[in-house]
Amino acid sequence: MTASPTPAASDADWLRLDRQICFSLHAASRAFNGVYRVVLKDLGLTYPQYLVMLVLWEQGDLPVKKLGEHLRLDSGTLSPLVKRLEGAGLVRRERSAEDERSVRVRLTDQGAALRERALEVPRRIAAATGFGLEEIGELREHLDRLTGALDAAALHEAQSCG
Amino acid sequence: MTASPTPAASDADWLRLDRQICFSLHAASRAFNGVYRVVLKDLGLTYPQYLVMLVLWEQGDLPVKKLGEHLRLDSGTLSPLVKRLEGAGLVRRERSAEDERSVRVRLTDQGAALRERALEVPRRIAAATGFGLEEIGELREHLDRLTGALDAAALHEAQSCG
DNA sequence: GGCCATTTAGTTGTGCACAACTTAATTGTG
DNA sequence: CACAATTAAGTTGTGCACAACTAAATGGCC
Repeated sequence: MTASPTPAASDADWLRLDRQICFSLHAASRAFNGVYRVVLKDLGLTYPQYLVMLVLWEQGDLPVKKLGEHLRLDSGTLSPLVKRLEGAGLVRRERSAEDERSVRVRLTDQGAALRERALEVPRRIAAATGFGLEEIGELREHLDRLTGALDAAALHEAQSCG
Repeated sequence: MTASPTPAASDADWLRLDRQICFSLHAASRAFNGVYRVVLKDLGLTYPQYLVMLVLWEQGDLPVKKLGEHLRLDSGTLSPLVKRLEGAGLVRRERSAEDERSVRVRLTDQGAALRERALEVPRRIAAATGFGLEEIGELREHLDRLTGALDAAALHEAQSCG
């Protein structure tokens, strides 16, 4: 209302808007992280560790590589993270017999059992935010489009600005 | 389309949905970060450093405390970050004369001059994503509502689950 | 004035993200 | 078979986020 988006915005306007959108996404990500941090403390998991466990609960045991593809994380992030999960007794790492390069991440009984306690997490989050299924779906779609556009942009930047 | 959100979703459905929204926001944040990383490399700034500079360009020099309020970051994050900006010659830190506890972050000439080169950043980002002003504003509003809800939830969690 | 709670920065320790690199296993090719 | 290229995981180094803490300055209160 107060700030009408004129078609011909100045550079300064763009910079201000940039601050806003940058900040919004950054803040949203950290706020999200913060709420999960509280809820996940009971489970002894960090937010990224929870993401890994979600994938394992859904997909069964996977090599680190596949885990990374699901989460778009590389071994530099996953190796120590999975090692911490192993330290907590939630997963075990096993060298694949067929391909000795590959390490399969397998849920322990304890790790599999943790899923039961995790089932309440989404409801606690949803309840906390007051967002419904529709709104969550809508936001997700919005974010996925953004990510898709940004990924394509990243590729383009990498190619054109070598 | 394929996955119709039934009104009475099971715990497992919620967990799956949770994975999706968690992942979407996490991925969007990192994708955003990645595109900025490329664009900001020319300026010698990281993404959080860019956020600090945006605030300083917009607000003028500020004490660390105020900077933290604008960005929702505490001294644990800002102190070393600002020190790195000082190392790069973009800002200077000055103890306030009136209140010796306070440290004022002031742009150097070099830091102020960097704004000129930063003016092209938002356009490069916007062009890369293909998002228009409206869509950016819409997403921003969506994210801000989410952050607001999450912040309120964090407070509530902190109080109720002490 | 003396004392205590508050406020502002900064420090320390843990964990994540990512670039750049190393190591070891595998694959492809002559 | 030998050897180069590729692939998977791990390591190292830098920077950010945040909790918990310390140190110093300030303000309020008796």
